Amino acid sequence: MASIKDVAAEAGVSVATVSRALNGHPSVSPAARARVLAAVETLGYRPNAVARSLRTHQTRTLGLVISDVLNPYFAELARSVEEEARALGYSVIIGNADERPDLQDHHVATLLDRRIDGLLVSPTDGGSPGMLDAVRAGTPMVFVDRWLPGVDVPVVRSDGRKAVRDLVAHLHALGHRRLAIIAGPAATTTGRERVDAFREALGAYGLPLPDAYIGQGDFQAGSGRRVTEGFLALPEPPEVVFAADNLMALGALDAIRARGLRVPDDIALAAFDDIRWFVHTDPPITAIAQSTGELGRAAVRALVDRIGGRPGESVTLPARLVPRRSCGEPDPARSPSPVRRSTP
Amino acid sequence: MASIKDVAAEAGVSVATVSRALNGHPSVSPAARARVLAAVETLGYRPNAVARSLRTHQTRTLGLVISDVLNPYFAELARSVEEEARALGYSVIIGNADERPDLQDHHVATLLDRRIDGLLVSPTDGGSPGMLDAVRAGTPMVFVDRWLPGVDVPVVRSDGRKAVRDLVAHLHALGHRRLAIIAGPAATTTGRERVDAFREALGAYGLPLPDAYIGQGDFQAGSGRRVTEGFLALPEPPEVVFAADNLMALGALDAIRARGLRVPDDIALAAFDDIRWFVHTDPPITAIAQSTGELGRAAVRALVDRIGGRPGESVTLPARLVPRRSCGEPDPARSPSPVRRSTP
DNA sequence: CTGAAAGCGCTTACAG
DNA sequence: CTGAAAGCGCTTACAG
Repeated sequence: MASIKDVAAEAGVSVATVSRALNGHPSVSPAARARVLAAVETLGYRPNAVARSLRTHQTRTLGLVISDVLNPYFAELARSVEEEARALGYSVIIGNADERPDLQDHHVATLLDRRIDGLLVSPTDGGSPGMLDAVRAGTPMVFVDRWLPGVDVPVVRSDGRKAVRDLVAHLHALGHRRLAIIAGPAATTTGRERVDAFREALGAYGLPLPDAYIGQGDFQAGSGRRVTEGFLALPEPPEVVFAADNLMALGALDAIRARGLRVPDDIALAAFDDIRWFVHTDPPITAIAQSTGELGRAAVRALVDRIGGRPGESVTLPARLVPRRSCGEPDPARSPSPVRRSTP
Repeated sequence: MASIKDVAAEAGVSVATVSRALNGHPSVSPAARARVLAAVETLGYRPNAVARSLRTHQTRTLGLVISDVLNPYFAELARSVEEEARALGYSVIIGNADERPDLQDHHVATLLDRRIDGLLVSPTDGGSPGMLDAVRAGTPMVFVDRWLPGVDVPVVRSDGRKAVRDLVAHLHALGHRRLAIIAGPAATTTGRERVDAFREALGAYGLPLPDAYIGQGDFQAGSGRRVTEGFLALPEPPEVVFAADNLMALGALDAIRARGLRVPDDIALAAFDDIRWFVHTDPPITAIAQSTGELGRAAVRALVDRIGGRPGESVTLPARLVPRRSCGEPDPARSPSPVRRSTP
């Protein structure tokens, strides 16, 4: 592979001039520039980004540590992050933490070793040691979706509080009174907040959220299944199950189906995070949608600001309720009949 | 950030000894090794991978260029690739080509500039110029899922021929005779092969595949919708639509629903690629499943072989039919009634 | 077993 | 406008 030396020889100039010509430095004569460009062309020269990075102390690479690319929510987040990063001249390396602090640390360490310019993370837990070290070391960082309270890093996330209130209002209007939630890990902010918001919203209607109606999940389908089985085995099962993410909703659907029950007739289901398949599930699933793409883009912008020495803006975007048929409401597209209530 | 020099000073040895100690070189005295390790510990030293890469000419990084991470099939592929790569000591940088040759070239170029050790690609089209250059330049490469005929690169992929025959047998047994396909781009091998396999399987039953029943899609949902609308507007619409990937099946479902029709009563639907949501769609969708995880792992192994100077094994894995209710078969889990035929 | 030195491929003051 | 030279942080023959 041709190096800058080869180009210099071919063009009859020094490597310094080649470097300047290629980097748009003003003080290069048109003649020299032309010769360099011609040499680059004939040799098919591509600058070695590794060497450049070593010299300039920047890699133009961002790290993104998320918990699960198989989760459509994170896949969409990753995609928008990559798009915005590319638009700003950065590449991104994605690390899949799989909700495991040790894996999260592995990725953070690897990314830091590779000297990425900045780190976007959706922390898996209360903050793995390596991640906290990275913050302390002054690595430009921003939290996206999930964050660590008390850590001085900009956070870009959704606030689902209002949407959860809307959801509970919707459920209450449909006559539901016994509402349960499949929560995410308590160590994650999204795990805690969604339960808190749900409890608070229920409180406004004088409804309790008993411990038996709070199932501990891990944002994966398997836990949604197990928790839902537990709910269904209760002497007084809930009328509604609210899954704190889309994968746990999938697991809940599995469990409900395995029991031979039907949604929403036997039990209603709602989910945090909307995905396109929810339109076509049986029945279509009521969900709380985030502006995922905008979240990813805002996070990249904040991170690039930090890298450039600017403050980096924290952003909170509202989520919104998308009511469908899984809680008992009729599908307006199919049957213009009045709202069916599961309680008379 | 501490460098190897700092460690050497702290340990009272030369940088050469630090390097040897850290890289497990045999000829380092236990005493020196201990002092180095202690210094590393107190300084929190982490070797600079950029500098190491420049020196050793290897980055221990693999590039993966796929067309769409939002497609659950590719998300799963990406995940298994990352897992196997990590197990072998590599990181992976993913490039999303979005089915655009220009973006594919952008990613290939960026990856090459970063001097990745090898490239895994699922080519978007007949081979963008940059990709062909990379092959010519001798970059270790393997094709996964899609490949370029006539290019001497190992390919790791599924063979869906048998599964497509099984699908057609299934459809034929259910009484369907007018079968249509939403094809992927003709420039991709998977785009072509699935149509060929389908046509061939139909031929075995003496069934034609008229041009009107071949819709040109691009593996994205929107095209599945448009093609299906076209099918439904035909004087004699097909009885079955077979989508060559899961996203086009989603689009087909949208179009069918928008028309107020029902699956499978009004029209049957099947898809290439199985995803977990297909179990819960209305109705559950008959699909052809690939061994995606095994594909990703085999691809990484082949690539690492190439990087190591070994040949790199091409692998072809069989796909399999997963019959569900979307083509008219009753759901055995729900109703043990006899097969309902759409044609008497 | 150890260290001094060269060199990987760039960029960038510095001097002219 | 241009080139010689230093240096980024490592690894690795080479000599001892």
